[in-house]
Amino acid sequence: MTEAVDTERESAQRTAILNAAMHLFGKQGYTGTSMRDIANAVGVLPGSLYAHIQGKEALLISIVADGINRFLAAVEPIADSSAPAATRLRKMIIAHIEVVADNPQRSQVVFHQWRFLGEQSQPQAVERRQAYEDAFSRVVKDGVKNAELKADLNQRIAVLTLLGGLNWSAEWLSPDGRLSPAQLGDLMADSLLGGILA
Amino acid sequence: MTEAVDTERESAQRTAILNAAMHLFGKQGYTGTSMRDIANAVGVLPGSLYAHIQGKEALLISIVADGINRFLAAVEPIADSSAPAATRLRKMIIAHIEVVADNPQRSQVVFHQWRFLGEQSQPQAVERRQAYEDAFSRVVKDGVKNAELKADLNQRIAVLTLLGGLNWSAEWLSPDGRLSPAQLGDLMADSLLGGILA
DNA sequence: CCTACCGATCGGTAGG
DNA sequence: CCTACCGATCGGTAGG
Repeated sequence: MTEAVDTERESAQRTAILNAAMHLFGKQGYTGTSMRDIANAVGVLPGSLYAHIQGKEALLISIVADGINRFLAAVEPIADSSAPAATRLRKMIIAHIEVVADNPQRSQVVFHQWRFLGEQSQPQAVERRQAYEDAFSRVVKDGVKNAELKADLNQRIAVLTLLGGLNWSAEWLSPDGRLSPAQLGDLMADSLLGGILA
Repeated sequence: MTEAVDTERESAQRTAILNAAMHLFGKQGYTGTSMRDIANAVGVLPGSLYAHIQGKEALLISIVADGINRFLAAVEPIADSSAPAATRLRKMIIAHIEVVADNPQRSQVVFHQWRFLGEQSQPQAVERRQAYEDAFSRVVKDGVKNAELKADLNQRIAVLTLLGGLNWSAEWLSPDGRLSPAQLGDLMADSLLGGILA
């Protein structure tokens, strides 16, 4: 029992540290956040953090890896389903916005702080992000092939522009806005899929 | 003559420092860049920087203010011209991409590093960025009013999504790619204005 | 988890 | 523009 409780407490404290780091990295950036900032947020002295974590970079690795996985887990199953490409894209857009809205600060870390990963961990993160982009590319390619999407599309530019529009939502999206994330995603899909011209 | 040359030299060195800071802030972030990094890039010892500049934050203020001005100068005249809204939007998109492509790192500083401005300078930067967004909002509003754009558009979401797609280009755009910035902007305008559905 | 501390690096300055 | 340096803060550790 004592061991179980200890493990539980330790894991809970680790989670608290990861959460504080996620919010601070998202708000102030990785290099703009000190271990003392994180310790203050958790309510512990700086040196005490190292009983629960390996170091500053290990925090970033965990947050980025977990964050990318959330996007992939939400979107890849939709991309690989059998619905029409246009339907899949709309659902992927909504799923993406739901992940961003679930925690915009985590999303900001995924989008911008991966640059500060070390030489070992950065390639894996870049690879996973590329896999995410590829999921959208596959569906766009399908859609062009079966004439759901415009034949003369520059597919690479279209995917990058679409993903940019989605990712930028972490800058302005507030988790407690009037519109639900799903409604927001639906409206963004309207603009991105159908355009804005009458 | 001597004074003129001195002033010239001093101004040239100031420019070199600003350029080095711009690239480093864009690549490593403001908090991830030390004055020693900047001094190394310029080829001078750290203390020598202070003969030309006031301090680290003064560098950021200059770079951000100048950067926002470039976007406004390129886009506002088009927004306030008398062409059809759809034409204006396409031209604004192209102009925006041309400014990003002219120096993606400066754009990254404008987009992401303004958070590290102090309490005096940040509000002005936020205001100027808002003015930039407003230029797009005005044109979209015009377009909806005269039925060039979809009547059922959520205009705020449409503008934020469009600007996100544009701003994100600083992440992937390479100044020496095969497509010219104007061609790139035109393709992005195709996607953003007309959508991707067939 | 705290006390007490390490060497390294930070932005910036005085004096020449 | 350099020499020489300042106090503050950084990520992290030993020992309890």
